Amino acid sequence: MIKKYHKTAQRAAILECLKDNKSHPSVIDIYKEVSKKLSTISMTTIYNTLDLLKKDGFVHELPMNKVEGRKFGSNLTPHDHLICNTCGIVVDIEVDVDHSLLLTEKQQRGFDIREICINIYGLCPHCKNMDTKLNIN
Amino acid sequence: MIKKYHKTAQRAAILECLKDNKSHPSVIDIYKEVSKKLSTISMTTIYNTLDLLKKDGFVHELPMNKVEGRKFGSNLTPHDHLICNTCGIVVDIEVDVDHSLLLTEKQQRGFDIREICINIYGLCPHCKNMDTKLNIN
DNA sequence: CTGGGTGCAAACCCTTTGCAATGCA
DNA sequence: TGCATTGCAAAGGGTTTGCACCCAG
Repeated sequence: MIKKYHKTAQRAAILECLKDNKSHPSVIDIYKEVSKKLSTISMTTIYNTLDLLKKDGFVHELPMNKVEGRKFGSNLTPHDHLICNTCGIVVDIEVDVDHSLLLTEKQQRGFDIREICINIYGLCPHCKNMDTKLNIN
Repeated sequence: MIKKYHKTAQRAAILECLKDNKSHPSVIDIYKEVSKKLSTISMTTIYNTLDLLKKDGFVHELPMNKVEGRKFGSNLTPHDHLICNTCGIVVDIEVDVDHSLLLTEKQQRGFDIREICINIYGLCPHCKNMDTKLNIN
């Protein structure tokens, strides 16, 4: 699994853009920023590079969009979610923590808090089983 | 702000589909299910109705997709996120809770847990301020 | 009747894929 | 030179919008 990586201007610029950045730029944000230096860079390269950097652990992707599409439920009582990384199934759970105790006022950074969501990602029993089978082959 | 709501077959079917459903169907899931009874229903109606039901508190939309687009960061240490509902800005936070204590083994429902994310939604200081100004007018 | 509701089509946004040209090593 | 990388163009998936027709009240 040895791979050759080329040091290109594009990769350096993207990595630098992320290093400096205390916020969490979107792909477009990065594109706009990097375009200032490399005016011909493409979105494709941004995506390719980010996936590569992520795979090698140099950057972190926010996990909030892992589930595709809008999802709805009729459970109106407060609850949290267990989400399968593979099939996307969502299961309601109740966590042993008072959500209101999670953040001190100082930690709120001036935000007006509206909703606290605990999302737990993993493999559901079904997908975990599929995974195991695949690894045997 | 009084509104007239019509009781239509489409709305009844969508609401019933969600009531029965213990899982969290996506828009497509609902479309497929409701289509069995109302074969000519459109995606537009599904979206319209879900937005209406949500606005009036009859259904709950999973908040995990509130932020549009993939976002990346260079902070590789474990942390959680404070997210503005209005402008989408994401701020790293450290929460006073040991994530590993959130779920008992029984609560894991057979899932192989990989990542626990606490997302706290609200209004950032800037957007909160804009909101206040708008309400004054 | 009348305004709310429906559904087709088209537009949109973000992301991925195919592929030929480019450039690093 | 060889192969990774780039970037254009096109396709794809999910969602929203415009608008003419329809129907519940």
